Amino acid sequence: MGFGRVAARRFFDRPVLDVARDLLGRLLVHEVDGAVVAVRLTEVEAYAGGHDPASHAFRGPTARNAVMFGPGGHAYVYFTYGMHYCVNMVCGPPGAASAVLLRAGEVVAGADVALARRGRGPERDLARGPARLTKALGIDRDCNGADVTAAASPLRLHVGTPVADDVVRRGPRVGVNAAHDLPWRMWVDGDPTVSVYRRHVKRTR
DNA sequence: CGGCTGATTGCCT
DNA sequence: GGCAATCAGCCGA
Repeated sequence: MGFGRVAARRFFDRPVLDVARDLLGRLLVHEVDGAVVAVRLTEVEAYAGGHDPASHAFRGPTARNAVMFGPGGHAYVYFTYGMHYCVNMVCGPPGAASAVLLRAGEVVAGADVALARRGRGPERDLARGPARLTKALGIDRDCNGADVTAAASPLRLHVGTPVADDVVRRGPRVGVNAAHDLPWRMWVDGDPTVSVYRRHVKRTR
């Protein structure tokens, strides 16, 4: 309501790199307890399931990554670093276990709610980074497995406005150790809500 | 901006 | 037991 139609199932039933590129400019909407926040996606990363050493699905199905092995168009939410949630869109045919990490976006509705959840500004940073994005949208474990193609789902992907080819930039994935040479991060060139690149850092103790 | 560190918990080897 | 698809705070250039 107010955000146009939701994406079709077949949108996600394609190669993960195609889906990743086409997710830019789309709207992720989360509606809970009457509060609505919408984010226009400006940065994503592709993870190619069983063939990708950086993917959570690389070593086969587990309790955590089970959703990745299911049909496309569902949200895969995981908890990391003891405090953060990140959200992916599962894509490809069932079993492919490929997914697109939603890294950043522009809050286009519900900025007041997003700001209250995040507890700090500025507005351009509300969803600038994968954990900030889930925080702003109020996404947590309850959203794992949500069907984002269902108009009645609290978490949905709306068609929005796709971006032109000449503004799509690509580079290595952020904070990833394995396969750091693959340019599978994609973002909208020049958009201030795109996160800053960080190399993977090995931690001591 | 680049670089480093602490925080904090679930998951997998 | 090791470490993670991160973030915030701080420092230096």
